Amino acid sequence: MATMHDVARLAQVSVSTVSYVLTGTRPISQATRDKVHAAMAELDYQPNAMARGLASRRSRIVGLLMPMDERGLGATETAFVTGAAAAASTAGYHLVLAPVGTTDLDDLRRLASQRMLDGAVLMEVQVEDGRVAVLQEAGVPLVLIGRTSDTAALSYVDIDFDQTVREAVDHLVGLGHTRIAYVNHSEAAIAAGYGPAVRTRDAFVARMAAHGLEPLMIAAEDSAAAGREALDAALAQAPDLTALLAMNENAVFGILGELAARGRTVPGDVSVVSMVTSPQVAELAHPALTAMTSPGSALGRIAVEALLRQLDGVTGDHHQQLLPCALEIRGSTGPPGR
Amino acid sequence: MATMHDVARLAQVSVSTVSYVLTGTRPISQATRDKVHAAMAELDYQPNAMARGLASRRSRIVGLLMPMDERGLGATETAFVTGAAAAASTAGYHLVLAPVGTTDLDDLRRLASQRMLDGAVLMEVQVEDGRVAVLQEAGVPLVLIGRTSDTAALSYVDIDFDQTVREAVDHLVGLGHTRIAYVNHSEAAIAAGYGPAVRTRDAFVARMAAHGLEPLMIAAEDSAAAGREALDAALAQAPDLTALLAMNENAVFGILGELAARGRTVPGDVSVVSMVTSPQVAELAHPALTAMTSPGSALGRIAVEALLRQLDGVTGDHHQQLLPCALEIRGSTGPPGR
DNA sequence: GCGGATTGTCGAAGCGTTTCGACTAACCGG
DNA sequence: CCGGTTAGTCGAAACGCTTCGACAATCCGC
Repeated sequence: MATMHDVARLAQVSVSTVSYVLTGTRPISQATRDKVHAAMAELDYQPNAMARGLASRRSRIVGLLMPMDERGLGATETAFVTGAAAAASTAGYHLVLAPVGTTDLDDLRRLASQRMLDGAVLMEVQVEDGRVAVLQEAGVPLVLIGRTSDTAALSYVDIDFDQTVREAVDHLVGLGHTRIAYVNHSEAAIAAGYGPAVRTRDAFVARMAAHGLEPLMIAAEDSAAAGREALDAALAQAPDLTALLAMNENAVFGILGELAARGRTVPGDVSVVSMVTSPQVAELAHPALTAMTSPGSALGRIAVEALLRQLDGVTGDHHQQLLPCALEIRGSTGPPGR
Repeated sequence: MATMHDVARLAQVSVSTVSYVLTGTRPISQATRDKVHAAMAELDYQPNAMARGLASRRSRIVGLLMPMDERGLGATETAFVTGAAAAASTAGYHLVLAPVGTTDLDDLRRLASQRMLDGAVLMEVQVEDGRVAVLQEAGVPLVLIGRTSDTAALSYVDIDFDQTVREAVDHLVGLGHTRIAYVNHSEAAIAAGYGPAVRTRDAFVARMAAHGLEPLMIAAEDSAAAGREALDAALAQAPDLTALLAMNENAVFGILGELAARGRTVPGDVSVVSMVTSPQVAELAHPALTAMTSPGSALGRIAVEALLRQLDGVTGDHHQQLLPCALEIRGSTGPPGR
């Protein structure tokens, strides 16, 4: 491996000059720059990332922090990851995937103090999330995907759940539905303060009230089986139900299966809207699901871009942005039955 | 941030002694070790990852290389990623996600020469994969998830497609099916030499021949719509079809939808086996899919563990391992109809 | 009780960059 | 033509660790 010394020697300049050519920190004459570039090309020179990181105190690595406690990632979360990875890579940064749960705060403290991360993106943020304080204390710039309750001094990108729920409810109400149930994430998720679960609950209650309708919410684990149970529960509480909103990608399929098993057609008897869903997943169902399409990889990309701007930024202010999900009408919604 | 100097001063030993306490490279008396540990605790000392990496020429970072050209990751690939991340994290390594396609070999060369990666795990390996040579030339140890045609000097973990296809075919034949079609990945994937597509094709042809049956393979893009078309094509070529094997997670759902639309029941009229599928996804379908369950996160974990062993290993030899998918019988297969 | 191994510690030399201060030469406005 | 910028370059000092060679002290078999 060639080092900067080798390049400097071959180009007959000093090491610092080579460094300036590379970083552009100081002006260098065109002639010198050409000599240096020629030498670098000849030696097939690549700067050593560790040395650079040590001297400049910038690793050009950002972390993507996500809890791994749960049952793997859904399609939406996977899209965050790929979006973030692509954005980092484009900007010449590296993305390390750090599986650090909301409870392993000591692990996180260790990671943050190693000075390996220039910054971090937090996924699966909870309304009260201890990771935020840990990173701030360690002086690691951060951007959230999601948000905590107090966002005053934070950068975040999140889905606009208010707007998303509003559009979904309005779509159903517009079709003429009045008995609408919402199948949310699990009780555990809600209790833990998982943002999407808490915010959609509140938004649902609010929007139904605005229409003068009674809100019915059912919590369900992330599985098809739980979806079936959720449907049972919903029908028990509201036998005259004609529409369902579901946050829970996996549960939706259980709901559809159970509806079919009970001889209820979709959308003839019951309309279904899937919230925060990727088009691919929506297409898997039969009929294809009317869904609020999540801005998946865009969220990941925007989060990383905001972080990088913050890193080499004069900017004192914070990036705070909400993205709505787009309503895509497919085959699972229609006017209420007969 | 406290440095090793601070620790050494406080503990009244030399810097090198602190280093030896940390790395265990040389014996240190219990008394000294205690002093040093006390000092580290008091100062809240964390070693600087960059400095350590520079001095030791080991970054403790491994790369997970995956092409991003395609339509995001499926559930199976996501499981590789999470398995790998967990394994790396457990071993005190970091995992960087590098979206480097099979065609950006120059990007890869650059990445590999930066000395940031101690080793790499390659995902989505093609039968002829240029990335392997690039990494080998750069002297970066690597482990494949998948394998190339010539595996002589390589470490890899892969799914045992032969065995998986055999079990799936035998399951259907055992139920009494004789007209069986295989819905593979796309023509493009096959042409590009994508391992799973190529190997299952060959295995299917071979196993059908062993049973004295005629193999019928249809290629389909990874989408529900393509699955519908694939079913059309299959029925056109073999109207008396009673069973389908599908490699293509997304296409399976299209196939099920189209079967329902044509009034054919599953498994009454047609049995369906989904290959290399996660249980969660299999449960989404109605009826739940009989599937060959992919060893998802285990593959990622094993790959990383093999890589790390290779890194601090005397071992000259290579880790080569095939994992079969387990047949899990659910509701989508049964004896051929009436 | 002797030679050789082992244990425990230290100082110093890297590792390959960035960055700071200093210096020269050219340039510019008055 | 003089003082003050600016452009262009250099040498050396970090950056925070690992590792090598050296050395003293202790141990062990015989």
